[in-house]
Amino acid sequence: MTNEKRGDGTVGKALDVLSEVAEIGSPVRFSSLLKTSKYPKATLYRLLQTLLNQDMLSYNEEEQTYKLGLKLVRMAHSAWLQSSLAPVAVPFIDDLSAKVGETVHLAELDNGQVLYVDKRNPASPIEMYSQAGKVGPAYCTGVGKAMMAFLDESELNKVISKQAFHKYTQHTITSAKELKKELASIKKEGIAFDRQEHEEKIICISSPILTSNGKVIGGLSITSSIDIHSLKSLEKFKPELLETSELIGREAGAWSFPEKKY
Amino acid sequence: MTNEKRGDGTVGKALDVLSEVAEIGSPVRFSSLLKTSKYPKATLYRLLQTLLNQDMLSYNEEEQTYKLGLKLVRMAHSAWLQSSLAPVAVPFIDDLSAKVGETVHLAELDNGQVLYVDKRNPASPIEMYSQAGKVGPAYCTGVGKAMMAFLDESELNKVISKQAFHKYTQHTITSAKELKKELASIKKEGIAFDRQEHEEKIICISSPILTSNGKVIGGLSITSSIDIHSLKSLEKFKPELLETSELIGREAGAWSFPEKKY
DNA sequence: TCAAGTTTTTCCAAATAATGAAACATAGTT
DNA sequence: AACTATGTTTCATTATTTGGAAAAACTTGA
Repeated sequence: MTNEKRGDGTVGKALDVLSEVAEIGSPVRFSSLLKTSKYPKATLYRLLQTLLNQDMLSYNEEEQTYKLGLKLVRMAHSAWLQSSLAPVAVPFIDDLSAKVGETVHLAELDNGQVLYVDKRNPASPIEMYSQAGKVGPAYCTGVGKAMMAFLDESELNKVISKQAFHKYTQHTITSAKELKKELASIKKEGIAFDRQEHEEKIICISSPILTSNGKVIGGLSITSSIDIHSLKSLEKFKPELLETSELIGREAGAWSFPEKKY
Repeated sequence: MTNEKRGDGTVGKALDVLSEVAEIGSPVRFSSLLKTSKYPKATLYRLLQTLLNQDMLSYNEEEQTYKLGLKLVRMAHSAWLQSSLAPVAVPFIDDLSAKVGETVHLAELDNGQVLYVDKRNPASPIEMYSQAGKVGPAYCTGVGKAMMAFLDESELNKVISKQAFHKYTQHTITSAKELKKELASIKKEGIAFDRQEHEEKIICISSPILTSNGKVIGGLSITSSIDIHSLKSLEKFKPELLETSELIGREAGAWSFPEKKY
């Protein structure tokens, strides 16, 4: 599971260790890391010290545990601001979520996965496990399918090859063949549905965000629960959803950073 | 301005370059980076390639520009989840913002600065430049002053020495002496106010989040605008603010990760 | 308190990777 | 075609990283 990118020298190794800490998900001790790490004791030790020194990790003296550092949170904020999609989309998804009164997600396709880059909750949020920075599967989420449907052949194949096709619910699509059929129909309709494919009771309507020349740069969705909405009633939001995607796409495509200081 | 941490070998240099890209804030070309970088051409080039290869940076072929990569956004999400404060606080700040109908911020003190780790907007948000991951000054924000007021002497001095005392508005405190006086009164009252010290028209009431043994682990604030609230009317939220801080502090202090797999 | 067990930290000669000046490549201009 | 500004590669030299082993530092239990 751990990053196996060839080479990249010491930097690669350090980031590798960082990923290991991230994957474990909770504070870890040195000895625990050592067990799963491919690096020998002294090497691992030094890499951890370096990362600590750089604030990429933080260390709890009492428990002798390492966890990811706040530097990452700072940097991610910068990364988010540098994105050509997320910052531009803010006012549009504010509007959309206010207008429809449901949760709105903005996502990008990253390494075959859906990466949520923003989320807007209306007054009465439904409980859901998602947040900016969270990744999710592409083959069984609305935004994932919406984005895939508008990729060109070769990109699509790359992305499909990365799908796990794990059966999250009884509605989950579990084969590339089924998925391709679904994608074809999504492309025709212009929107995708999530029919409780990822989480029980959670449904959504979603559309891709395209630049003027048709390149997929993101996905937008309106999410709800079957306790509140049916697919039919969600579909009523289609015009607003498409209009917002259109506006974001146009803005993000046109947008270039103020005063390029090349 | 650039990170000058001694040593840390290649890893330090690579993270240094990453920070440079972050600080510039918009996509940068190689030649532009080279001008400000302390590394020679070939070295800088290789560091960039490594970071690119590791998805810490992304590259725009057309414009030949580098920017921060989505890997950072993913990692920050993991970092956030590993924090002992932010994830624990979620339900409490949900409640608080719903109850008071104003914007709520959750922050930590990081390297003498305020780092916002969560934010909750009520139905009618006021326009404000803040977000999770954003950093702000400590000496002129409510959360900053609330946290500083409860530090012990030696920690406080370290933090104060890092303050810039830039005069953002006519109400900004601009000396350590003034600040210390303010902090003493904050400690007595248990809450801090932001009297438009950082942004014109923006005011807030804030309290520290303490563990059971009195250690500062964060700050919580209710923010509004003078168009809606006076300091007096914000102060009415004091009981709710203090109660929420108390609850978060207790929970975060007690909390340890489920099933430690040391 | 002491000794055995466990975990973390340091050492150092050998192995490896990083360095950077300069040469090369590519695209854009006059 | 020559010139210019950027970006990329080379290669002998130099500096860093490596990892086994040993030393500290903690923990535990009698």
